[in-house]
Amino acid sequence: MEGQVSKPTATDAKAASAVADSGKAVRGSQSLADRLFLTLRSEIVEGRMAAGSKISEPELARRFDASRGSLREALMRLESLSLIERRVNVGARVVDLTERGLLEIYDVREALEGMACRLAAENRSADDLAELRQMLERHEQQEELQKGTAYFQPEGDFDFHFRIVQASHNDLLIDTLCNKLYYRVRMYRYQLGMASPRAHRAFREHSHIIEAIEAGDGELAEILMRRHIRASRSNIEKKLSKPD
Amino acid sequence: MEGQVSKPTATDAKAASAVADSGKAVRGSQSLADRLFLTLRSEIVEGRMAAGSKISEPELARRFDASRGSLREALMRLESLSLIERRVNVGARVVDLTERGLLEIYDVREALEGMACRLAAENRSADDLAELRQMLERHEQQEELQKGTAYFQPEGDFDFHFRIVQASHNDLLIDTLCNKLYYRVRMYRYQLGMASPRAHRAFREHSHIIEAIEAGDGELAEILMRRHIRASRSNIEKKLSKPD
DNA sequence: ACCCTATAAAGTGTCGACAATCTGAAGTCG
DNA sequence: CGACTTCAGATTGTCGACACTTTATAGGGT
Repeated sequence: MEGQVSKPTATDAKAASAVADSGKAVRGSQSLADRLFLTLRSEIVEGRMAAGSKISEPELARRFDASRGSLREALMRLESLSLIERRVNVGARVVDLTERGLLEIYDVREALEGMACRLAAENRSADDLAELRQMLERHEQQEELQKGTAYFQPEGDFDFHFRIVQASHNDLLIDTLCNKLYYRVRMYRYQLGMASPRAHRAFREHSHIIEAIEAGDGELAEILMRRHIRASRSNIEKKLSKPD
Repeated sequence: MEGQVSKPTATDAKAASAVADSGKAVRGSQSLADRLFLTLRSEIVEGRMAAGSKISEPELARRFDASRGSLREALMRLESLSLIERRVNVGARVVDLTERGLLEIYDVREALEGMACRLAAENRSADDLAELRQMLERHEQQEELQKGTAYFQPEGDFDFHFRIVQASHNDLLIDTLCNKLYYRVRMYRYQLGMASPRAHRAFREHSHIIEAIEAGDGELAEILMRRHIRASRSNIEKKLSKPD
């Protein structure tokens, strides 16, 4: 689970109360700045805050009915995720989406997820294997249902990569990918609409990777994952060169 | 402007003025929170703030003669570097140094710096090659001078890895390693005193890696870098198992 | 007409104070 | 004697106001 409770907000007023409420009534365990952070993160990732647009602290503070202080705390966390950029005495902007930035992410993912795969294979636990196998079967069913339809919205692909990384049991790796990099990946997917059209092929690749992990073959698992990601990268690259 | 010179606290007056001054006189381009961040980062990395110790916001604020707000901003940046940990309504602590944490870093570095090497070899520019070669020669001289003396304090090793990463020209990779991960690496080195004793051998490995990059052989460059880092990891692992 | 200067508006950085929460010690009850 | 409750102290989270910087606009000189 990913604890993303926020639903699409219709109006700004709703957004405000949604942020305010969820702390006092439901759970008092997170701070207001936390909730602002989560809300803004969704808004940026899903493109409701346009990439490259300027961010006005006073305006946002009013909109969410919070003080500028709390808002600033949220903004700084967004900055540490590289979802916004801040310049002293000038202000914050939502990051731009560039072709180069996207390709850079793929290179980093290739390195990190390749390593995650290796570690997952070397340190695999019974629980991990069970979960991975179970997930794969779920995806297979789903794929049979809607043949060719983009491997049921990139969610399936995300699920796969997410769980592999978890299985690495390397907290630094998990944090770097799942809590940081993946949000930018999502941002690109949402806004450039990169619904991986490699549906069937991606599923087969996923399947082979999990087999390698089950076999405890870290080297093979890493190679397969790196190929998988590089194939995805090439696919994107091709798509970007010719506009539709 | 920044009128906090008025009241120098007797104790820790040096630390306070050090932070306050560097903005007014030298360069007014960074905010107070920025300077607090830089100062605290050094204190933590170099161990003047003990690993695992609790951080009191009011106390630190007094010590640096700043408001709690500015201090909190600095703390949050430290948190995003994983140099401190914060829990809501409880406070912040300097992170603990654990054997596991150190080994996890090595796995991530192996993945990322391996990729950096590959990219450096594939996208190498004349400037990069010149700088790398120049650095190597500088290190060679230095090594001749003080034979066996730990490859002139790990700084040389750091220099090497730093420049390789720069040569990758992948901004995400550069940021992840140079602006984030390396500070924790430094923290471990300072405090666990991991002055790489692989002096001579490390230099030869560095040399071979640069040759591969010069030759444009990305695959080899990556393999050599990964071996280099893994060797360092094994060395640490050995050292940790038997205390001295 | 153009460019430079000066002023006004808006925005960011910083601060001190108040409210909500946690920590720890004293006290009470079983 | 130990465990639970209560209360005080201290710490964190949040807020609104002020000081300084940047940006936009209007004015004057060449």
